[in-house]
Amino acid sequence: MSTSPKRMNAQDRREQILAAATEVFGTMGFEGGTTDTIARVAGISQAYVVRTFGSKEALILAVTDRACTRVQHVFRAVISTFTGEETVIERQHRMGEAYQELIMDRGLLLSLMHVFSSGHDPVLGPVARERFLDVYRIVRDEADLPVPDAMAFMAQGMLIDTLMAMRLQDMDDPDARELTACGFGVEMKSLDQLRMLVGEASDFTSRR
Amino acid sequence: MSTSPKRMNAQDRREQILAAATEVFGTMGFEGGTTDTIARVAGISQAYVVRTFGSKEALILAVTDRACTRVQHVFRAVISTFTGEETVIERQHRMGEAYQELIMDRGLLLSLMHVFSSGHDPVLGPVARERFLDVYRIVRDEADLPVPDAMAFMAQGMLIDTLMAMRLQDMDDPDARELTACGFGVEMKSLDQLRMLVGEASDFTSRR
DNA sequence: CTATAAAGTAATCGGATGATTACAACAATG
DNA sequence: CATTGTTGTAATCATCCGATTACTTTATAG
Repeated sequence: MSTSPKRMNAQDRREQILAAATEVFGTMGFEGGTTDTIARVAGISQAYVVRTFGSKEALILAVTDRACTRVQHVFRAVISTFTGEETVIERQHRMGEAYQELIMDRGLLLSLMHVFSSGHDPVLGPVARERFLDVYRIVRDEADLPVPDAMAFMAQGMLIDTLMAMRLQDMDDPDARELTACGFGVEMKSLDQLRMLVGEASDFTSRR
Repeated sequence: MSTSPKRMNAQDRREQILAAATEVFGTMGFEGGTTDTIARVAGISQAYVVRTFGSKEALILAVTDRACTRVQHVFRAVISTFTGEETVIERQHRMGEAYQELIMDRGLLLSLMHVFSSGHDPVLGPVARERFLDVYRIVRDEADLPVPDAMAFMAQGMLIDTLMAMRLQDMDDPDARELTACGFGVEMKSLDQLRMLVGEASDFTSRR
């Protein structure tokens, strides 16, 4: 994990600590992950981890920001390759593929999920909500997905997050394999049905 | 939270501690939630919490088992009311409603999500996988949903879990309201498209 | 070469945490 | 009423964790 023979500039060291912290926090949670473990993964002293970010809480915030930013960058990178000729399915598929590749970084995936589970936290909560909404806006507005397709895309993303977090693909079970086959290329339910069902419940069919 | 004037039999006390632990673990995580906090929520001594379950790890396992069992019971309770005349949409809707009511217990929801994030844990991981798969089998086989609809149902459930965990509904934002409108009655993507897209990727169209 | 700032550590401290032990209060039973 | 088992607590312990401080090492500019 640590690839530092000796001295490093603060910028690189900061990124290295963030990568180590992402891995450790992912595995042990924000509370369970210790600055000492992070330090050992990064190959430096515990004191330096704390001093680089000021406090553990600041480190958690930095890890969160880095994780969310990486997700946004991945989606925008894919979207920037769109010609405008792609179908909705195609756009979903290409963004899904890229996202799945990103969360092969298990620490990142798990850290994201820890953030999702912190809606009640006075400092992490607002960050979680705003960042999640940002991603939704990106897939809806920048990838130009119709609202129901954007929602379905997010839902499928959350399912894949969960399956990956649980390591369901490691199971030797036909049902587990069936569920895991649920990649981003696999769509699930009808747009027409959505329009029909929503009606009174909300007004989002009229927007965009 | 604690409603114990005095003495209680071990059975009731156990359940009371489990409820308190579910709330505390939900909010602070399995690592961050302390036996002392759980004890104070339950209105008893820290020593008694530990002794009742033997160890903190055993308590975590008991909380996990209780949470998963409650989810299964809720689904089966709804399914037991089915006449066989309901449409797929109707069945999804009624199970979704019941599930959403269940996870109004925020501690339960968050504890479940912590379990999902523990796939790498040698003891919690297998439990998470087996219990999740159990739920999938219930909605597929016992509620008799076609595979793509069962998958879509699980996906929507994971999205709702995430939105609730983040407290997105607390936001004063039109996009947040749009996303939150994504209840279980709202379906998203086409079964036909799924059948078309899956083809080579898996063989589950032939099963059931 | 040397001054100086940046990069990094060892040592240590106060507070928290899970667990253990020894004991107290209470209910039920004969 | 005495005995006995269950319910429950106070006190304490070893360990761990984040933070701070004082110190060392290395790069680089003049």
